[in-house]
Amino acid sequence: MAAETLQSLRGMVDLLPRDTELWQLVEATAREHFQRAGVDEIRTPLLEQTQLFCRGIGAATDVVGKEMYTFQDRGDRSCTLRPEGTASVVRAALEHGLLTQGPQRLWYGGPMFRYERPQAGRQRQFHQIGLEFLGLGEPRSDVEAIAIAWDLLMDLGVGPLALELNSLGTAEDRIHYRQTLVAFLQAHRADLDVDSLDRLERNPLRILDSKHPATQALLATAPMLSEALSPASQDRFEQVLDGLRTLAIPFRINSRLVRGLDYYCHTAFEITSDQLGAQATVCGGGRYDGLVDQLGGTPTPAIGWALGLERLVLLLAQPDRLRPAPLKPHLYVVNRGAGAEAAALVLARALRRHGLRVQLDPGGAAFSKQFKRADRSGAPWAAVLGEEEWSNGQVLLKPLRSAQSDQLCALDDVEAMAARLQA
RNA sequence: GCGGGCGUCGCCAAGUGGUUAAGGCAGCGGCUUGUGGCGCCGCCAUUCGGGGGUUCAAGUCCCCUCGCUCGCCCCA
Repeated sequence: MAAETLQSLRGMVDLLPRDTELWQLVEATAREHFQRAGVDEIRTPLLEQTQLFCRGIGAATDVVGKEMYTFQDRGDRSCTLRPEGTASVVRAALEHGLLTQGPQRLWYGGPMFRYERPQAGRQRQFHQIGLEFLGLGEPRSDVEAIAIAWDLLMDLGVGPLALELNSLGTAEDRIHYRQTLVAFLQAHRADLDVDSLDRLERNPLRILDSKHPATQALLATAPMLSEALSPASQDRFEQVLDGLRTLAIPFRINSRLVRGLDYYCHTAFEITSDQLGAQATVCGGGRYDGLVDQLGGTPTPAIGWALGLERLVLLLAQPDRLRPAPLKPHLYVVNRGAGAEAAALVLARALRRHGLRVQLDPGGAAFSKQFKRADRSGAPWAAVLGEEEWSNGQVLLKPLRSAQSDQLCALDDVEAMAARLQA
């Protein structure tokens, strides 16, 4: 009687061998771009004190308010599976005094957890690769951060993509703007949708990127954030835009763009694709000069972004795109007979040590069966090691996809065999 | 969390209340136990995501549940 089969948890997805190829491509490309740009990797725990995210992301945000996987551990500590990477990176940098050693250019990658309703491009466990520049406050570091993301995405060939950006100004700018905006919206309460009414109390700036038509119409007449920015903030934003123009990175200003997390200031940006349906954001980020301070460090400017890997892979997997060819073995080892099978095991290991991809037939089966498998493996060569070869201390190399003739090699001359197979 | 759609073999997929659940791909075995690719033959869902119910009869109708999906929401 077979036991009942189990399923993975809702929103938790298995990546099978046919998927991991694309993931590895994305990861390798990202790693390469970070290395070129002098950005070092940091790895932090998946589990953190709940406090970190409440303080870092903002208690009023949806992420903290209703999307966290939080539980008490056996020591009765409140723990949370990280819903994003920035807070952890900043925590780690502070904990280990990294910021006393000058600016840090860091990247991270890995799973994040948010308890949301799953949808295409949105899962409960999802993966991000992110970049954080800590201690870099110049507008040109905004430009550089954005350029790294843009170039990485272009290199992957997931276009066409759109870069949108906005400036949220300084905390002071936003306090002033928030007052005028709330005053305006209060006067038009009747025209607001329910969600926006709710946000009016908790997080009024987020109303700006509401998709509700009536709310959008109302916002067209609302005071603009860009007009509320101080001259210094406006100038700073201009410098960022100039930098992007210098690098010929196309962008669009979106004055409604307000990032979801509390810690953003000045530059906020998003890179979106029109191929992804509702979850269109592939990369999002911005400046967060207040966060280090908020997490107990000395005030330190910072900017960062995160890429959603599932969404990226979704774009790469579009049917019209080329998939990377699956990696095939160089050699398939056909083997039969007790002595030969033992020798085949030794041979496979020796050739692997020379860097060859070698697939060893499980053995025992008829030669015809083994050749069938050799053919299907896609290997260009088969090595035949049966009783006869074994007793002569030889192995037969047989080309499977070319007209070359078979060649007998000495079993102990791995060097020569490897050279022949790599030719 | 709210609303709509969907759920038949590892993958694609027929089937719209009535005897035994098509077919294709993949897989496995054989023709061919020292030689593959092609071909031919055979095997591969007592069961239609799961559980109840209606009916003489249900993959087909109803309810619940799980999952996926689209939109809202959120965001990477």
